[in-house]
Amino acid sequence: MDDQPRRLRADAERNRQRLIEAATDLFRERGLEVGVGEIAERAGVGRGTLFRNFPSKDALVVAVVVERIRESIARGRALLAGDDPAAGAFALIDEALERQEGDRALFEALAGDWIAYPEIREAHDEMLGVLGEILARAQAAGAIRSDVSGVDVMLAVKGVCEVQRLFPGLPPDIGRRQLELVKAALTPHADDVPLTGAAPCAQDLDCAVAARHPEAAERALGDPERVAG
Amino acid sequence: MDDQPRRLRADAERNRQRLIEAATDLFRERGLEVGVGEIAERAGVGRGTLFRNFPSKDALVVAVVVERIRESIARGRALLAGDDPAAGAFALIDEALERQEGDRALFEALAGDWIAYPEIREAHDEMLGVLGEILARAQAAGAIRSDVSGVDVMLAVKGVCEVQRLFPGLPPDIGRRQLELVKAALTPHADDVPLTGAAPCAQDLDCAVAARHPEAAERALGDPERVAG
DNA sequence: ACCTGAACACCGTTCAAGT
DNA sequence: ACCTGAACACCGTTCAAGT
Repeated sequence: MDDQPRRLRADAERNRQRLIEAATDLFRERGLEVGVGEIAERAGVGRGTLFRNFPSKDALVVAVVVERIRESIARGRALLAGDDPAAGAFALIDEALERQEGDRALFEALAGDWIAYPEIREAHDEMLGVLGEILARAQAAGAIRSDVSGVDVMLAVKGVCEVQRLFPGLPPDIGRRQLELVKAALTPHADDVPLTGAAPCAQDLDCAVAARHPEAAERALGDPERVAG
Repeated sequence: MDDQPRRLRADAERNRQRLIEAATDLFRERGLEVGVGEIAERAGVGRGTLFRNFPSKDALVVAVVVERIRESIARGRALLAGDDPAAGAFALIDEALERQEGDRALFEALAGDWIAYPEIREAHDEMLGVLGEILARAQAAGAIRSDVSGVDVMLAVKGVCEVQRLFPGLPPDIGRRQLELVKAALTPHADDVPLTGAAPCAQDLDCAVAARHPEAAERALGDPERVAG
């Protein structure tokens, strides 16, 4: 009943930390495909210890990646606190791309089915909230067309990121051009054709994900053997 | 020295055909993750027969998918032959999305590392050529801003497709909105901020792919045991 | 309580034995 | 020449045996 994660024994806590560090480094450099064996080895523990601390490899990935997403959220809040919402919105868009260029793990985990995991989805939603707020202010200032939602913008940026992932060796200019096109699309013009359909909200994303990934996510991330001590 | 693929024995040819049919159906419905065992079973042959006709599972995927890309190319040429290049360009963009919604295999194969395979890259490049031509005419007609290239457009559409892949349960409106934003970005305005950097060309994509996937593609797709009879 | 590494299940792929 | 399915290699995961 108490949600507090039970205190781990000192050596266990240290192993857990080492595993996260090893995984963070390996994932950032070589992507999420590195095997559990190598991670355990780099952390100086046995395979089994990895699975004692994390119920699956995916759980370890999630633990590593959520941390990086939170860094992005913090940066978003900083921009939100600034006094130029229009510039802040565009900066947030630009930085989303940069951030992923330096970390293959973040790159890969923001794609594919990873979003089915509740932890990632929550971090994702939180990021979306910040984006929505900063967007609303930019729209109020007339810097962004009024019929786009935060989800529209996030999806557009996500598209650019995905393209970067597809063509990893592409000259960096091209990603920038893609973002410039996104910004051109967001800029209001007198002759804008209004977008059709309802503006998507965060809930649409959640529903979309939940509908397709029944409960696989829950299964893989259920607590490891945290029996009472 | 003769590039003609040697004539297969009648039963072998039939098995090959059955394998492609089985794989096409299974891949379209359930994606590229279906196992070789199931494909062989559905085709009514042993596992080994699959690998006699295709050097790897990937080779089978490529054979299936290239066929679908060629269908898109044919459609592009039809639009190119039409008399309204501006409408044709936008139609090509719209249809790219629709086409992938009905075929998970096409969906998945146009993403990720699949483009490293020469066969897919070539089909891809051919598609790009058609897009480039139709785009040039639309630009000459003043319907699309003049500083975007065919690759810019293709990448933008690819981004939308990727987002669809990430959120498979998303209401279809949203994909349409994304495309509307792409089209808004392509529409010329007096106050357009010129895109920075050089317009990317098809070669940039090829270089990008080749640089990152050394020769893995060649290895997996080398001819199966086609010794002289 | 926790750690370890041998053992297991599940893929794609190979190959010796058949026709 | 071609087919077959048992066997192999390579992952993630489990668990009996240790401390």
